[in-house]
Amino acid sequence: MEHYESLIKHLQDRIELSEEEANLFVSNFKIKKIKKRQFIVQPDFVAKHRNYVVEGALRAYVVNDEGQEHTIAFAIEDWWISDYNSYIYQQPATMFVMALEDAVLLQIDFETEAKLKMANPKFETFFRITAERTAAFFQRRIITNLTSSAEERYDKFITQFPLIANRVPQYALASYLGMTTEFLSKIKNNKLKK
Amino acid sequence: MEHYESLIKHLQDRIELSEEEANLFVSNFKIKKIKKRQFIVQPDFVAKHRNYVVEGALRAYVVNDEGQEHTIAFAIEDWWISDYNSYIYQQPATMFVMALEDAVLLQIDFETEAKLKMANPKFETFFRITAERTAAFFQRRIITNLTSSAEERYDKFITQFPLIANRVPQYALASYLGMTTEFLSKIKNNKLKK
DNA sequence: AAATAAACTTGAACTAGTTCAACCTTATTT
DNA sequence: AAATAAGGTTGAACTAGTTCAAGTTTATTT
Repeated sequence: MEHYESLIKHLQDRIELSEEEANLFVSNFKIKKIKKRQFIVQPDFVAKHRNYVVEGALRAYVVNDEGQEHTIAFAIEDWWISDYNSYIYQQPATMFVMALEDAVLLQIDFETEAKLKMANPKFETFFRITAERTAAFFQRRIITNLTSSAEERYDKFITQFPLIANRVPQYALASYLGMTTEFLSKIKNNKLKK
Repeated sequence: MEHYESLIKHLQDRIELSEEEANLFVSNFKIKKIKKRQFIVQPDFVAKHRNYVVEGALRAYVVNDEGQEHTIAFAIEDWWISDYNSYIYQQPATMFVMALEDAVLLQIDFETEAKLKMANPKFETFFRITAERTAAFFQRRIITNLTSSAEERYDKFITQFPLIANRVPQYALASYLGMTTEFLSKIKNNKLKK
């Protein structure tokens, strides 16, 4: 059960559980291996799963009317990813979620998750903590986006997420940070000259 | 117990509860009346409460190094407000939360909330649902900010939150939408001419 | 190993949104 | 009722970041 170890650790870092409880929890997740450029979520289809990344890197993005891609989220090892709105409300997705590298995921579907939460209040607590931290994380991103220039947003990102910054394509990072690829290229180049 | 009625309804809209359970839940909240321009959260102090708005309007904002204010959240009747990061991690706040009008709040403090969640798994479920919807709401805001122009952001806001748009000062709305007061003034004026 | 596709860079012209300053209007306080 | 503070408007000059187009580098496929 090698793939489940990191999820068990993730769980135990957040709530106190017996070994049996932890094993019951993870037994509800299925291993999913995907190849680079493969999609696990697409617009108009309901995102059926919450995905835990065991290995690899993924990207969630939306495409607007003019065809521009905007990165909403990245996920690497020990992160969760899905179309959040689609999953929690079980409504059609607006995002693509695509593998940036070959990846190994642990997937749970909406109904199974609901049963887990009913079966043991500790599991409900786990998902509550997860949702709270997700909300707090999103709010910090909103604040950064409102208060910082393009260069400051880039600087903050590389100090906060150095492992992600060096692993994803520049155009994906630029659109996550709310700027064009060209402008990010210029920011990086200016730094080298200084 | 007139002030508690709206919170009871809010609760029952989200989870199924007996009358006694609902009463127990709300009995842990204290009524707090505040005057216009009064603060309930300030930078460097821990946000001790989660605040439910019974009546009135509030605004959460940050002030950057140059003294510019950026609105992070509004709250009117039946909304929650606090410095989210400060409250859930019980760390010093970075925001101000101020009354835009005289207001009546129902406040619960962090420790009391923790006890409530332990006392009844349904209460844990309530806070989980609340956090999930908060995260989903924040993510929609991130998407809008990344994908829309200033005018489009304003248009979406007035269609989604007409009651808020007409009740808060323009400069506060402009900074929520990530633009200057002057530019929002011009957007509104352009519309009138059309 | 060559061919092709994907990702990144550079510069010049442009524009959406900002800044500043002065003025006007609407609330709030005395 | 007058005085003051807070909120909103307008225009002119500006700038941070975009767009477009062409070229270069790095991966991926055959």
